[in-house]
Amino acid sequence: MEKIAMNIEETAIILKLLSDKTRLTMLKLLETNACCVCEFVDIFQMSQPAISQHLRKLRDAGIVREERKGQWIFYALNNDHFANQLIMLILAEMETQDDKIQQLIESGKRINCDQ
Amino acid sequence: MEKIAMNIEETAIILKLLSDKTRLTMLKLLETNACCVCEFVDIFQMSQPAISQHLRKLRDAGIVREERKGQWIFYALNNDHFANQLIMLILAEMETQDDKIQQLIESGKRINCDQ
DNA sequence: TTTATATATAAGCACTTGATTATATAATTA
DNA sequence: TAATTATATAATCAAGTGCTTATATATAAA
Repeated sequence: MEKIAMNIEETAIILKLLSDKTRLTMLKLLETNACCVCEFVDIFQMSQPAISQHLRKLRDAGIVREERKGQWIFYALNNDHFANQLIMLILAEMETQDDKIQQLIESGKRINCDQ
Repeated sequence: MEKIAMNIEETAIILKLLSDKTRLTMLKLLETNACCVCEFVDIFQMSQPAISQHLRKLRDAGIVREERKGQWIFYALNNDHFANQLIMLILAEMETQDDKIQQLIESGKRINCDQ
């Protein structure tokens, strides 16, 4: 893993995006699972526009990418982002959030887009 | 280095504190040099109350500690903080800011508190 | 003791942020 | 085609943030 020092301004912008509890949890989930918007709405018990607006910030910054699959739009981490190394380091320090995915599955709300 | 997973809320609070450009630069400087308030005022070309308020946030969170030396109060990283590992990882990704210390020295404004 | 220097705190204010409600668009299903 | 489902965007608003000015406190120097 090569060493690429990030400048202060870039780093501050990335950290600001990660410093919201909802977005940080989203990214931790995306570390291991692609998710669509309606899954996030269910997980966070938050309005759909609120979720979309968080995802937009992450997408505008290039931290996540979207992919439409039928009626759903799935979001995933963009591993080509220049700050990917920093982001992965931070996520690695955090406790897993996979229980939320498990709850989705158990309540039958996990979206399976294999069609 | 043992693995202690941080919870989401704690992590978000730490990242929010680091997501301000001034505070992030302060911490990068403190990684290698203890500094007093008036040095920060000179480095950031910002009012003394603004600097004090940034330092207060870091101090209230326990990320830095203060030590009075004569008329000056020096700030240093608190390596005993529960999030120290996360903070050090983030700082390690960032480019050095030691040129700012060098400029202080060259302009004769570096405080030497050995008395 | 008076003056100067270093720092902290309080009040006020402009700007940002994250939510809500309302509405538009795109894909799917009936 | 019409109705439903998933998502995005726009407008609005309350709360939070970071600065400024004014003032208080603590130490040092004259």
